Amino acid sequence: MTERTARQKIVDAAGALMEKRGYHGTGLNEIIQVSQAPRGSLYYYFPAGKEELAAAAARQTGEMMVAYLERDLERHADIVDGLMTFFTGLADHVVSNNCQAGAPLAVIALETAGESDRLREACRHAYQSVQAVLERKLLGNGYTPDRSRDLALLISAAIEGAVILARVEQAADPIRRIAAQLGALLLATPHCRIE
Amino acid sequence: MTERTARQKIVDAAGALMEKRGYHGTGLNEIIQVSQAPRGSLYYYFPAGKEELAAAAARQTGEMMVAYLERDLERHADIVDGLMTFFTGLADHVVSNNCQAGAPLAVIALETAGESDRLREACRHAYQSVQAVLERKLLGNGYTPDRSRDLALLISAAIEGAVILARVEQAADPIRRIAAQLGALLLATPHCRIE
DNA sequence: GTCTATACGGTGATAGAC
DNA sequence: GTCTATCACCGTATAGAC
Repeated sequence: MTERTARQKIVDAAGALMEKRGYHGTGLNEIIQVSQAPRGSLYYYFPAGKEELAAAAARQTGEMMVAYLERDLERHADIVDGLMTFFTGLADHVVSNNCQAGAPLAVIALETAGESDRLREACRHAYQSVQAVLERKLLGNGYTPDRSRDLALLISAAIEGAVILARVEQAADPIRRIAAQLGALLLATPHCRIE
Repeated sequence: MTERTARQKIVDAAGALMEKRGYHGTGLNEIIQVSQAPRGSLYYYFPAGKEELAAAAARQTGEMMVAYLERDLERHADIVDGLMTFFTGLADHVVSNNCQAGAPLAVIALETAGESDRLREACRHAYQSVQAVLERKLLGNGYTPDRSRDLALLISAAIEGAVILARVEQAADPIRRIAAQLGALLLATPHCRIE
C-alpha cells in the first residue's frame, strides 16, 4: 500500500512534468518536489534512475490514452462519432493545462528515441496499442483490413500533430479542425462500409 | 563574410543537434564543438544566449521546410503528386539520419512552447508558413477555401506525426503509409476539383 | 523504505585580455 | 570578433545511517 502509492506518486509527477517540459527539461528534484513522495524512494523503486522512471511514465500515459480511446470508441457504434468524442476530450485536456500539455509520448520519443532503446520501445509499444484499438474499431465499422491498418496509423499521427499545433497556437482550434477534417475524410473515403 | 559564415555555422549546428536531441538535450558546448566555429562568437552573435540561438535555428529550419515543400509542389501540377514527392524526400531525410532526425520544429515546440514566447512564436510562424504553401496549392487544385485551409492544417499535422512514428519505429514505413493514405483521402474527398 | 549528505560532471553565462 | 578563464548553479547518481 504505502509502497504502491509512493511509487505511483513519483510516476504521476514524472509523467505530468515531462508532458510539459520534456525528458531533459524535467529534473529529478522537481519530480520529487511535485510528487511530495519521499526523496529516498526514487532510486529504491527505479534503480536504473531517470530513464527507468521515464519509461514507466510513458507506459502509464500510453495506457491512459488507450483507456480513453477505448471508452470513447465503445460508447458509439460509429467510429467517427467515437473519434469526435475522443478529440473533444483531448482538446479539453490541452486547454485545461493552459495548452502546455498533450502529446506526452511525442516529446519523450523525439528527445530520446535516438539515445535510449528502453524509452523508444516504451513509446513504440504505446503507439502500437493506440493504433491497435483504432484498427479494431475500423474493422468493425466495415473498413478493409489494409485500410483499417493504415487509417489507424494516419489517425494516431494526426492526433500527435494536432496537439503540437494546438500548443504552438495556444488554442484548441487546430485540434477541433483536424478532428472535423479527419471525420469528413473517413466518411468520404471508399471503405466498404456496411450501410 | 567571415561574420556570416561563423554565425551560420553555429545556427546550422544548433539546428541539426536540436533536431536529434531537442532543446534541453543540446548543450552550447556541443554546438560550438560540432560547428567548429569560434567559441567566443556565440554570445557575440546571440547576446540573449541559447534561447535566441534556438529561435534562429527554428526559423531557418522552417524556411528550409517551406522551400522543399514549394519546390516539390511547383514541380507537379497535381498537389497529390507534389505531396508524394515531398513525403518521399522527408522519408529519405529521416532514414539518412538513422531515424534520429525529422520534425525539428516539433521537439522545440513541445519542450519550450510553455516557457518561451520567443521560441513558441518562431515555431508558430514556421508552421503557419508551411500551411500557407499547402493552402495556396490546394486552392489552385480546385479545393474550396475552407477545405483548403483545414486540409493544409491536417497535412501539416500528419507530417509531424508521421516523423514521430517513423523515429519510434526506426523505419520510414510509417511516413510512406501515411503519405499514401493522405493521397487517397485527398482524392476521395469532395473538393470541387477541376477535372 | 526512507533520509541526509555529498560527489562529480556539465550547464548557461559573464568578464576581461587580445 | 574572438579567446580563455571562471562563475554559480543544477543535474544525476551514490553512500551510508536509520
